[in-house]
Amino acid sequence: MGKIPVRAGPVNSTAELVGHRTAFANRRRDSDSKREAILHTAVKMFLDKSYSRTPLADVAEQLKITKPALYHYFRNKEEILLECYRLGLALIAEALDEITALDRPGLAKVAAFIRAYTNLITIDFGRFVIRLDESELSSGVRAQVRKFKREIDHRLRSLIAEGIEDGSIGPCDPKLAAFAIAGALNWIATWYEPAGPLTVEEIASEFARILTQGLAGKPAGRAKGKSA
Amino acid sequence: MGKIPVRAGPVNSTAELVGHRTAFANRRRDSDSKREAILHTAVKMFLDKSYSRTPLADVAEQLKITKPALYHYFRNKEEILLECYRLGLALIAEALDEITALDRPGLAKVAAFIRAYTNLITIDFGRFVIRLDESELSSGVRAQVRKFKREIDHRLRSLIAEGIEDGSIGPCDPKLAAFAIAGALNWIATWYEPAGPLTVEEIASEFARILTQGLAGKPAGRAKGKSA
Amino acid sequence: MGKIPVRAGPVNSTAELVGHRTAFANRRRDSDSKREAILHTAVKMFLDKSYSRTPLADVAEQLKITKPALYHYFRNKEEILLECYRLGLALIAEALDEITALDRPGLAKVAAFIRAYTNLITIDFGRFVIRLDESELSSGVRAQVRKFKREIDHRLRSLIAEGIEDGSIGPCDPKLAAFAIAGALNWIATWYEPAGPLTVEEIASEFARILTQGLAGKPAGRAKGKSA
Amino acid sequence: MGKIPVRAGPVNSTAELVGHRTAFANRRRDSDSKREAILHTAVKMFLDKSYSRTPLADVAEQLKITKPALYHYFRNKEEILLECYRLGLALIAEALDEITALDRPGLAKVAAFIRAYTNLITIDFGRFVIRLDESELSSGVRAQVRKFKREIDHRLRSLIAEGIEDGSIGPCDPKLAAFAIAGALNWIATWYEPAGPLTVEEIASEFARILTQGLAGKPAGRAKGKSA
DNA sequence: CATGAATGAGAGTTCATTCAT
DNA sequence: TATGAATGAACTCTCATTCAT
Repeated sequence: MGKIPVRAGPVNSTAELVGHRTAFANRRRDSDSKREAILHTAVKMFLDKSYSRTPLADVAEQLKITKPALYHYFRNKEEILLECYRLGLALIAEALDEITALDRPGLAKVAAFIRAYTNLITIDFGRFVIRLDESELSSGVRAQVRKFKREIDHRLRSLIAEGIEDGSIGPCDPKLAAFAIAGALNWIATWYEPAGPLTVEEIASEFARILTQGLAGKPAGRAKGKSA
Repeated sequence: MGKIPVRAGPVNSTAELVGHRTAFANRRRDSDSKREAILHTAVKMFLDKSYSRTPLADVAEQLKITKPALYHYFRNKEEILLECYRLGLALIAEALDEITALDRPGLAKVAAFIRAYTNLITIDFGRFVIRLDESELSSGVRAQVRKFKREIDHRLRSLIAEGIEDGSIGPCDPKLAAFAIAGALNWIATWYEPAGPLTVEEIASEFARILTQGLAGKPAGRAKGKSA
Repeated sequence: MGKIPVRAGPVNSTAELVGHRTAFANRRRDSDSKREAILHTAVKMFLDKSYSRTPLADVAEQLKITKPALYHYFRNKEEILLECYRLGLALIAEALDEITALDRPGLAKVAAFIRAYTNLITIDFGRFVIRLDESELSSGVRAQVRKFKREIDHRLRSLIAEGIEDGSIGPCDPKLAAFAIAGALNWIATWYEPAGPLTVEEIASEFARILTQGLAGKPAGRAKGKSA
Repeated sequence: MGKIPVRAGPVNSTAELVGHRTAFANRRRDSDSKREAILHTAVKMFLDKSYSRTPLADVAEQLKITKPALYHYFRNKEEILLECYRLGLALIAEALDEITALDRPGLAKVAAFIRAYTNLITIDFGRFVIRLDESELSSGVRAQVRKFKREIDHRLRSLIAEGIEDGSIGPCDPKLAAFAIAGALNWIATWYEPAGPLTVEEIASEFARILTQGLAGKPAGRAKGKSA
């Protein structure tokens, strides 16, 4: 218990995470696909009923396998959790990689990030990463998860810092700005409903606008207000 | 289980919630304070280890009472949860009430809300409301909690709509804007650490700025930049 | 626990039981009536939900008193049970006393008993005596209850033996005959519904006929007897 | 809770019950016999200490398994109860089937039923069916049990009605007659002791005689009595 | 007398996990 | 490789009973 040596040792960065995924692909296809099927089912159920309230028996039943069979693919319930987490994180990391590589001003990168990130919340694994509350984890895993999250966060901060440097973003605390953006985006995972009236695209656009330009009315209006 | 008739019938609005609190005060002090002590202890533990992972035995132990004694004050574990939730919600509702009453343009009200709300996350009950994930709840309570949350959300939307009308806020979808703001703020509950370098005030100020004015560096608008 | 010294020492016969009742009447009216109110409420609930499944809290609530108040009138939950039992038994004993005193042939007495007994099952206490299964009792009380029941049984047997002696009842094993009659009657408590189509009188008459004359159609015998 | 879908859907008639039993036999022997062992142990304990007062821990202990192991075979404590009930009921239904098929006058069939039924009370499951008081059941199961009982009852009534039609039974209310017989028989479960002086055969014979011919002395005797 | 509060001793049930086959 | 069975450890909740006030 407690310490869960996550497949081949601790993962220390999102880069490793992605690397992990390719190594993963070399496994026997059969076993591999079953593993993934388990994760897909599990993550859906975790999102619906929370990790703690989802018994492995239910996961097994839904997959039409037996409970101990799960233990062939995963050491623990927590390993399933962590693997879901990791898959979701890889998605986010990938998106960030692409954006970082763009040759555009910081603000545009941030806007691109907002769009990409918003898209991720439609995907179960992405949502899961965002919704998982640390308090649900045993202290062993908690540290790992926190590290993962911090990693993502720092990369967003870098984007913002870049923008401040190139002047596309006004002077601000990159840390707090990153938190604000991440928060607004993460919260989407809480209220978004696929069947709802808003498309992911619409949400992404509006959020990019609000977060980069703010709520405040047009300069004119503001100017007037100020002079008044 | 499922329906938990929460002290004196179901509460249908945040207004009622606040009213409830005063009725509360008329109770015998002794019993009252013990009830509150339970809630204070419980909410702390729920924040730390999550509701599901906090056995009532631990709560009782911390309070130095026996487990069944808890059942004198609450019907269920879930009623404890809901009561914590309600207390937290009352705080938020109160803040909103005050702000709504202000005689200021919508944007200023929103900024005030951001400040007030940010302050709430230092308080356990406030944090708890924000952090509680619906998936942890049984479907019976889930509906109630969702209603509470929606209530708060709609009031923030009204503030924004007000701002749009009076021109202090530029044209935008009040629903999405409210989500963006709520998200950014709620997320604070996730990363804020009392012992950390940032004071609540600092966070509040910077968030108010970012969310109302956006990230974009508008050198002109903000001064000469634009005309240049 | 276990041994329940039933008010003023063990009761050894139905005679004592009845005697007990009058002594009882000398008590302070107030206390007395409350005691009885408790028993009336309790017996109803025991009939409805069984003794084991009826918490004293429910009894208290229905009476609008507090739980510990019950302990002013009764030592135990089991004492309440036993007192209900005793009251019911007194009714039966009384009926038997009256019948025994009649100056009629045994068969007629048995028929009278059947009528009287049938009437008792409309009364909660009577029903309770009949329905109470020994297995619900702790071994301490079980012995007492068994003794009570045996007492009643033996008196019915005496009635039958009388009948055999005076020729009104054909030769049979009085013990088994008593069991058959008692069984048929007791079972009424199981299926009788006050709101049902059959009146207690109808049931009593038909039972008296069936049990004394049997089912067999004896056209000849009966016809002759009647015409004679 | 409440509704307990008992193995392969709800059973609606005693006929189905018997069918159920054969399907039952096709199961893997091992699991099957263990299931039965549990029921055998449980029913004995329920008879001895009543259902409510028999903790599953005691049942498990007697079987030398652990408490949760019981949950492999049964969903609930109540499912164990119901299964015991069902097994007992199947016995009764079987007996009734055989008797119904006989080519004899109604009175003879009733006598045969009395004999068969009396024999059933030596068997734990049979006794249990008879002794179980509805008040011990949760309302969910209560309805099912009541239906089962009614079924049996109606079949006995049919036998009596048959007898009335063919003249072997005198005119009477079949419903009440059935209740009288059932009651007398059921009561046996209450007082019968295997170690006692009476054999089941003796009881059966005497009951058949009393219930079909009544207590009343020979016609001659009666004639005399009346003329006197 | 009566009550609010507290408690000890379970009871039923759940569930992650292991093991023989 | 996969499964049925079993288990230990909890956990929530109940309830008869007592005690200070």
